[in-house]
Amino acid sequence: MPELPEVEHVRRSLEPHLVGRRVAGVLVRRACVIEGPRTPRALLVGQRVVRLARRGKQMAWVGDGGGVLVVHLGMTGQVLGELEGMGEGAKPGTAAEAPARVRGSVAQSVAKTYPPHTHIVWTTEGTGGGRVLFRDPRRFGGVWTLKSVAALEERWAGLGPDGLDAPVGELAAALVEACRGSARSAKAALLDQAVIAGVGNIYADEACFIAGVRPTRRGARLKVAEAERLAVAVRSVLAAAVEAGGSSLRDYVDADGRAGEFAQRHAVYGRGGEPCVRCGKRLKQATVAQRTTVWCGGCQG
DNA sequence: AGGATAGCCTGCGGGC
DNA sequence: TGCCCGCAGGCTATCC
Repeated sequence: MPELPEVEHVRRSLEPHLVGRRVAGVLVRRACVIEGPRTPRALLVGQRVVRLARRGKQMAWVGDGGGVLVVHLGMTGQVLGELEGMGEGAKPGTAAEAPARVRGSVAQSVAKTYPPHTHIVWTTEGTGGGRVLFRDPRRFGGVWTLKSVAALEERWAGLGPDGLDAPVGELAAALVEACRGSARSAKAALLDQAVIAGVGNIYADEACFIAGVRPTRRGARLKVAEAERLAVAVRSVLAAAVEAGGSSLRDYVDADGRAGEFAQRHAVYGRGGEPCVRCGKRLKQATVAQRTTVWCGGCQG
């Protein structure tokens, strides 16, 4: 499932090939995934992409005509670039399923065939006839069309500091502030995008483990030192996952067909009942903040 | 008011 | 073997 590292991975692989390119056309195959105006113009047709930005799990395409597209991948969303200059192995993907059928050369992209659940297809100007696909089987994700960069800033003002890019001190301060007098658990605060943007279920559990904080811990009882350890842990676990090309479920395969390296390094996520990598005790599993949660009763106090 | 919950949606794996 | 059910979970609307 895409979390911040997967989105950043996609953004980085798309950026050098999409920025500077003009959008030639768009095909909307399922309009309900779009919020806001759905006209070609609103979908950046005729505009040159000048920037690919990211805040938390959201990615934004900024056009030179002032238009902005916000792409959110939700649980199962993918942005697949088939652009000039992108090698066979360079296409971004956040596949939770085998990517074999979504791979294809740029030449193949001329054919109007799409992987299942492809909702939007952008074509780009140029001799290569490149295109970018948005697909999302479960449709928890979507695309928002905004009128201006100001509207994007307004939208992103509702998000907390970015878990990867913001200074660790800012993350810690945001956590302390969000937990002050709050009845909710440390994990619930970590999952709140308005507190820290980009932490999902996987990295919330991993960060709690690294910081030695029990996910069930009431936020109000968190010591400042613990909030600081959580902030450092969030940053380090996200940075490591980005470095490894993102992680996902056990069957995660990136666009090169390689299994995500980071998936093998989850210390707690998906390992309920298995021995703790640090102390060997049986990892506990329960529902915390409405999410499956795994932690070590020995290492996380 | 703030925190908990339901619902959205499809693929897949376990169990019968 | 095949089918069915439950689970996976980010986010919003609604409930308490």
